[in-house]
Amino acid sequence: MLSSLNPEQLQAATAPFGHTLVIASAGTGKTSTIVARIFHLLERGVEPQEILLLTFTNKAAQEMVQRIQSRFGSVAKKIEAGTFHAVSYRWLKAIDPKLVLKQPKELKLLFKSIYERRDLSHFETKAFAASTLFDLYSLYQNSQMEQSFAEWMRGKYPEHEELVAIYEDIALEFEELKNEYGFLSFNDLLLKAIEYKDRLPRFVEVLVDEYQDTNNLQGRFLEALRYKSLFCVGDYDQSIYAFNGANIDIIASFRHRYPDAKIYNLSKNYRSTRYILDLANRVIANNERIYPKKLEVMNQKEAVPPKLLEFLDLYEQYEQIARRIKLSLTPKEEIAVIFRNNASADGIEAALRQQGLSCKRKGSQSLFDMKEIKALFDLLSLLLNPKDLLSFIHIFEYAKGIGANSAKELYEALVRCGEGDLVKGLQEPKDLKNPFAKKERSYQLALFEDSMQPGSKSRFSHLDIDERIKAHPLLTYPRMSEEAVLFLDSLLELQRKFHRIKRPKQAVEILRDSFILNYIKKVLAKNRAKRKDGSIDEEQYRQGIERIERRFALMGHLAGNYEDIYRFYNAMVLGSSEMSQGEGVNLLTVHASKGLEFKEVYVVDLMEGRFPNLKLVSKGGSIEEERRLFYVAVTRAKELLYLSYAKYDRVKKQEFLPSRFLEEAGLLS
DNA sequence: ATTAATCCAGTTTTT
DNA sequence: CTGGATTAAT
Repeated sequence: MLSSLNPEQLQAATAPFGHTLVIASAGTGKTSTIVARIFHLLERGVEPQEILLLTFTNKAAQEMVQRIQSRFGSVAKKIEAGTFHAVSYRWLKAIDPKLVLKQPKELKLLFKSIYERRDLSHFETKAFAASTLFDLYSLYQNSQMEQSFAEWMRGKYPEHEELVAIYEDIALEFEELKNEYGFLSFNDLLLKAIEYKDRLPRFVEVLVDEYQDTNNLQGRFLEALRYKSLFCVGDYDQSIYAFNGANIDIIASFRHRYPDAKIYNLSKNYRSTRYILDLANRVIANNERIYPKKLEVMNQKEAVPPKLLEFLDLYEQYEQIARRIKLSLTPKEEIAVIFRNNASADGIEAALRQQGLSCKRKGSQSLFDMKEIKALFDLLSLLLNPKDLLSFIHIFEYAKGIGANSAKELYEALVRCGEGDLVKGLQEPKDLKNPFAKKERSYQLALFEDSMQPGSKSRFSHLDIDERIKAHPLLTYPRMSEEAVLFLDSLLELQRKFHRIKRPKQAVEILRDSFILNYIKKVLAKNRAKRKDGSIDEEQYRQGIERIERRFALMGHLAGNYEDIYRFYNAMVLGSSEMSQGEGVNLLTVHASKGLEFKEVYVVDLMEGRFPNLKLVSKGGSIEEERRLFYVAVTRAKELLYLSYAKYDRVKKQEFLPSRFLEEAGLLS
């Protein structure tokens, strides 16, 4: 293993304990060096569980562990490896098995509901939209350690001075509400770990891959760990996560922060041909250099210069590239199409399909964005964490006549019946006369008061439901519908069954068979089978039902890989976007392509505005970061590189100029 | 006041 | 294709 390294790599891999930084440009054998380093540690008698490997994707971690395993056997599995978040979550689970992660999208919704209760309209400065403010808050958490949110905002947006106090108040309430509902965000995962730092395991060495993309929160997380030795690997020119708070100073100040630091440089590129590297370097040279960089080309294969592909129309571009890929002799798995914005993916996928080619796409519009899967996990989440108001609302919104508002009132009434406990509120409700809160708006018209007269429980006496539900105080809710009653009954049954459930697979099966999910299944299938005139295409409907059932079955299958139900749920939240599906040609955003390599690469939609994405640049991004993105994209290629752009988008009637990076690459003459 | 239906705009990158 | 805004209906 160690003998296959070049002298530079070997030196780095066998560095003494302490603080080590390896500057590894694209294609210089970074992964091999990390693997060799771990190998070296194991050989020197370090226990695998004393090694922590932090990567940017779980896939990268798995790959490295696999490589060690193939040479060192199954002890490699004992190495603690994964993303910052995945690893942190594993530790927190040992401390509190019941913690529940929530998707950013869900939390954004919660944040928005808090935001909307305030009036931000009468200020001179136009307030940030809820969604923007949420993103800013997340960025703040990722990038700050000392300042309060208000101070940070004030510094960043002085013109919002008059609003800053409100912003902070919203954030504060957001934190309270998360706490009340038992929600954790991705950031909370790291923040909690820092909080519990004394209870985390100790390590001999911590290895950090993609160190240039570390943000301040991750930096703090690293500082909270207890270890003897720190081994970081990174490359300034591949820092592409500034939007997530990645702080280039962390890598730049390494030497300064650790006076004993040893710095190694890997300068021999094995991946790409001379032409590809020359092009990449020509472009990246337009960025200010932190370090001089001279890459030595080791790939002496007979090379083909990168080729510029120009098209008149956007879709012609996709079609022609699909054709080219079809004719290419390169195995399809060794080909990647790389783009700046996800929006490009659909067009390319369609064009490939037209040529009869399959493709592999990561996450994005995946399984986990489907309403039925969301419903499944909302229901699961509600059963695991009865405090989860949001999931309750999402589920009950499917019941006819119930919207977000009624769902919330039902939830609150239910909790009142259970004296603070939702489960009890369903199973042994206190027989409250009126579990629904009085509205302060009662000074309004009598007409309105009338409509809020309680309904009678006997309205639902014909339904075949549990006696407890029949007598439940909630049935007096004026807007209560039959569907909602059946939902309550189904929820009660699920709660009872869930008591005895351990296996995630069994849980998914029980959920799948519940009235609630079957009802939702029908609603969704019906919606999808609707034609323009409102009628339902029976064949479509049948297929819709089938598709949904297949997806439920797939989740059941996935659940079979997990022992513990919380673990299953959280793994799905944590890793849902990392799963890729299909096979064949790889379709990737630049961000997703990081760390990967392909024989043949097409970088598409290289138009001014799209790549570089100027909208982002104007919103606080930087052209330098866009240039680094270009650098990352082209250095994925080993042998063949195609850069393409189109002059016109027929659909949007938009003209394009070629990307400035093509100019900088010397491809436009 | 709330829900359901309908129409219109717009679409960043990730754990 | 989804989220937002607008409007009709209970």
